[in-house]
Amino acid sequence: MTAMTIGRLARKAGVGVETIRFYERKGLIEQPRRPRDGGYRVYPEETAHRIRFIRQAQELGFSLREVQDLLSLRADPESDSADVRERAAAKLAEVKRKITELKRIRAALEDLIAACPGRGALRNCSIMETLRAGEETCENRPGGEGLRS
Amino acid sequence: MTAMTIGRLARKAGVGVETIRFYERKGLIEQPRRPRDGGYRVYPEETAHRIRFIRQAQELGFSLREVQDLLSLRADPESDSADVRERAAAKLAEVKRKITELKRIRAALEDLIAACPGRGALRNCSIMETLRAGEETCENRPGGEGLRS
DNA sequence: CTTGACTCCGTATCATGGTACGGACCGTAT
DNA sequence: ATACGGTCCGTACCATGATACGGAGTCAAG
Repeated sequence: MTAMTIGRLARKAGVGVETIRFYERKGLIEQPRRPRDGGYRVYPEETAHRIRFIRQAQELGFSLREVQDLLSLRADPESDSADVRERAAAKLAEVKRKITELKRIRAALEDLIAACPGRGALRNCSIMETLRAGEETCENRPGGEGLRS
Repeated sequence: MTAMTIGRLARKAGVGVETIRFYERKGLIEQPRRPRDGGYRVYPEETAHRIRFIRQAQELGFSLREVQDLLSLRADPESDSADVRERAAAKLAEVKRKITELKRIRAALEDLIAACPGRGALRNCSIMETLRAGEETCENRPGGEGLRS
């Protein structure tokens, strides 16, 4: 049988085996019981989705603790409905804020791309200037780039 | 005079003094020359905006290296226009992807909130289930929550 | 002209989120 | 039945992004 062992799960979810164990230690995913006879653990298919969600949420700037908060949001008779609602609303506000900020950056990048190719007069020169919107031409200030250390 | 010293800058930008020095070491912000007579450094007002942008971009899931990439995007005669354009386009795609993913999460939270108050039959129970969209009712599986360690 | 807060600079320490390793055990294809 | 790869578990180590500390120098209010 091709049981869903940790290695297969890792490949399916696109992470390393050690990462899965790490998430288990942190309580982000549940560690399946080990068979009484002491064999290998078997994971439900669903876990792969859960892991992918964790990675995605991280890329969107949520810490593991915050991802945990998101994952713990569940509306069922066992939970305090009002509390879940409140926490969901708080996360929703946060998500909306992030969308707004990303849209500003998106607009700035679009402006920059538009300003870019025309090897003529350039109006908005850097991301910062484009974000501080609607200013005039900028002087060429060459700057040292390159991340140290 | 109330010159913009590092401490004032820190307060204005909402970070610690040490954080500013750290960003300087990493090359994310330029360290002003120290006066020839050996006094305190004075920062341009603009730096506060720059620091705020760095923090914002980080909250949106960009690493400091990626923030550096964003900040180095500038359209001017000194840069290779085609290269800047290309890098901006790549970042733009990334930003668009993030917006799309955040919108999915936003929709899931909205559904969850909608499903929540009606202490009656609940359809979508967790974020994960809401995201795996349009499924049927879920059984109540109580789960241990709480981030370990 | 002193005192107290701030700056400077180098180095040390910390939290988060992994990644690696080693020795024992398991499972299966040959 | 045995070899070889995967699992298990504990512990060690790593990179990133800060944050703290200590001693010397600076500034400015009283």
